[in-house]
This record gives sequence, C-alpha cells and structure tokens, in this order.
Amino acid sequence: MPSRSQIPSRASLKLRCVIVEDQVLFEQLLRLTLESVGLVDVVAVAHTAKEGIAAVREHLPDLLLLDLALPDKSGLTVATELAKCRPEARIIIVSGEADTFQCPRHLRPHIYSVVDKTRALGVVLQEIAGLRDSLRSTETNAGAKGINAQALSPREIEILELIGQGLSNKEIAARSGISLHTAETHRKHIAAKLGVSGAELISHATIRSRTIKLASAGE
Amino acid sequence: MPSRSQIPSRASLKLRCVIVEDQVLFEQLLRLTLESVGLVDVVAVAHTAKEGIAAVREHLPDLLLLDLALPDKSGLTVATELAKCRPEARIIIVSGEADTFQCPRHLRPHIYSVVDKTRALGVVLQEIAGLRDSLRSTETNAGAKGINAQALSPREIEILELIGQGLSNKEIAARSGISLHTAETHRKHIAAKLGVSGAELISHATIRSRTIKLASAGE
DNA sequence: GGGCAAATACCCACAAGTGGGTATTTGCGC
DNA sequence: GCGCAAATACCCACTTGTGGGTATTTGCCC
Repeated sequence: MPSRSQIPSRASLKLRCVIVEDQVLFEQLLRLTLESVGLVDVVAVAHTAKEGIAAVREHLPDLLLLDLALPDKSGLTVATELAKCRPEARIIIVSGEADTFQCPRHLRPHIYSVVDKTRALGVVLQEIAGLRDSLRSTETNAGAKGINAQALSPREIEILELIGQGLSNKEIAARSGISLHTAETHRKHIAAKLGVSGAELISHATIRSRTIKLASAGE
Repeated sequence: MPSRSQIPSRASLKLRCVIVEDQVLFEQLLRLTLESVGLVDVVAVAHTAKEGIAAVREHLPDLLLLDLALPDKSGLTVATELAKCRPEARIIIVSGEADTFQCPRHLRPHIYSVVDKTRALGVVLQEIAGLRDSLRSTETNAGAKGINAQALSPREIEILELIGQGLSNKEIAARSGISLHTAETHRKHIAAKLGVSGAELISHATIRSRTIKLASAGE
C-alpha cells in the first residue's frame, strides 16, 4: 500500500513517528500496538543512537519515541539531532529510568513528555493523542473546518465500541435502544469517517476496543 | 459468547499463561499482542516476584513468561514456585540480560527457553508456538485424532492470510485461482476450526496477518 | 488398496451488510 | 432565529456472507 506515503504529514490523521529503542522486542510490540490503534505511522525504527540519528535525518518525523539507554550513545544525541533538523517535531521519551531523568535546557522545548516503562500503556496512548491534538490544532487553522471529516461523534464512538465486540447491527440496535436503521446509518457514517469499508471496520473496531479496554483499565 | 471459557485447559487451542514482568508497559504490550495473535490466554499478570508467586499458585498456568529482573526478588523464585506446584508447566524467560543467565540445575527441566529482549518478536512467537505444539502432542495422545479440529491446513492458512487483508470471497477466489464456492467453503471451514464466526474471523485474520508479517520480517 | 483428510466445487434459503438516498428532531453557537 | 451538526429513522436495490448440505478428486499413510 504505497498510497499511505502520499498523504502529506500535516493533513494526515496519523503522526509520522520514528521509534528509537534498543530492545527489539519492545520496539516491535510498541510499533504493532501503536499502528494497530491508528495513532501513528511508524516510518522508521532504530536500535542504536547512530541508526536513530540517521533515521531522524532521513524521515524528519512529527514524533520521536525515544529510549535513553542505547548501546552506543545516549538517546539524547538523537533528540538533539531532531531538534536541529526538525525543531517543530516533538519527542516523547519512553525510558526505564525516566524518574531520574534530567532534561538538558536546550532540549526542553522539544520534549513533549517523559514516560517511564513502569507506567501503563494508557499513559503512552494519552500522551500521543494529546500531542497529536495539539499539533493538529496549531497547524490546522488554515485548513479550517473541512478537516473534521475524521472526528467521530460521541455516539459514534459508542457504536464503534459495540462493533468492536463483534455485534451485528441488529444486536447493536437492541443494546443501544435504537432502531436497526439507525444502527446501519451509524455504521455507514463511521466507516465513511474512518475511510475504511465495512469489513475493515470490524478489524479496526476490534483492535481499538481491545487496546483501549486494556489501556484504560490500568490508569 | 460465553462458550469460549467453557473449554478446559488441555483441550483448548490456547495456552493458559501468566506474565511476570516489572515493566508494566512491556507487560501490557506483550499481553495485547500475544492475545491478539491467539496463541495464549493471559490469565494473570504480575509486576513483582511476590505477586508472581501468588498468581502462579492461584492459576497454575501452562506457561509462565518471566522476566528475571524484578524489584523485590529474582524472577527465579517465581520459576521455583511454578516448578513446585505445577511441574509439567513450562517457563519461557524473557529478559533484558538473557545472555549472562545461568540456569540453576533444578530448574533446567522446567525452562523451555530463554529469550533476550533484544531478539525479535518472531522468536518469542515461535518459541511459544513450539511449546504449545510439544505440550499438545504429549497430552493429546489419549484424545487422539479427533482433536485436530483446530489445525488449519496449509491452504486454509493461505486463505486466512487473504481474509486478513480484507478481501472478499470473490477477490480471494480470483487471487487464488479457485471458484467463489471454494473460497466460501474454505472460509466456513476456517471459521469452524477457529471456533469463531464470520465477523470475528476478519478481526482474527487481520491481527494475525499484521503480527505475523512484522514478526517474520525480522528474523 | 482401503481409508482419510485436504482441496475443490456446487446448491439452497436466509441473514446481514453496502451504498445510494431522504427526513425529522434536538441542541448549540453566532 | 438561522444555520448546522448530531442523532434518529426509514426506503430500496444489491452484494455478501451464513449455515446447512452433497460430491469429486487427489495424495498420503498404513
């Protein structure tokens, strides 16, 4: 699917993200989950500071997810590089020793937040969502109101939740106290807004609801 | 659908699994991914050795995924406990310092494998799949041939892959050079074998194909 | 060479979702 | 109070998947 990369960074719903993390297993799990949930597009991963700097230079991501403890140099070198070549990007540090982390002054403005690995997934998801929203709002004032094609209404989110549980329109109608017709309409609207079609909608919803459930349970 | 929980441990396709890992974020990511892929049922998680021992005692899992570096005591204490109260269970150690790990002799028989966190996800999935198969084969000789209701044939795995890409039966038929009828039949068989129904099948397949793709790419 | 699972193909009736509409009511903001 | 988005509801024709079958061919194991 090369179509994804056509979308310019700002207009896209997803943040273009680079992950720098020496533990491959952790990196892959994080990547799978973040991409499944649809918050980010992981455009590159790196397992050393050196690779990380190269990746940042090449991809100029919106977001850098950064582990500090890397085998060659400190993760801060990667952060510094991103600050240099794409200063408007933001960094979320995901580290095993986040508690003792002292942020150098010159990086302060570029660091969006610091998350310890002992924190729950929900925290990470929230930070990323928060960052996305803040980037969106500062950059979208030109494009204005047309872009909200993607934002689901509260009711639609409820319905999406039920879809994710594998319920049919009929069951959703019963569960929500609405008519079958309304359930169908909601489903159509949601599919349209998310830019996916029917079958894919179910997968989206399933993954979303699973992840959200686990993530929000642990807060 | 409460039918899932009725299935007893041995006959089930999934290993009952306890995860002991102090980094909550890692634990949650691992859990999400393993459950999504359908290899295991995570029956409990623990973030300290103390919790881990309690969890093992209470749930007597088939599989223990264990990190060695825990904040209170070594993960080996949890391993020892499982060896005591469910000796036929197996342990996979998932650790940041697996390379320097020396396994005490008395635990040898209970440790199925040791995976470093710098290894790829694919390695972990393979180890678990391998363990599942070996447990299955030693325990299923009584039940004999009827049980293979769950094993997908090679062709069915191919089809499942396509389903995971969101293709309709018609598209699958075209892609695989078979008739629409055959595609439908395969889909029915797969759904039956996996014990899920239609809609859920798509989610299963999507998650599976995504994870497998990433996992097998990095080997 | 008999048995068996896998892969193929077909049939039918029914259920469900798709994609295209239209329409009403409610509530918020300017 | 006008405009607008959200939520509700309905219609229709069409496609797709579901669940129940049956049947043939191939190839492997004993």
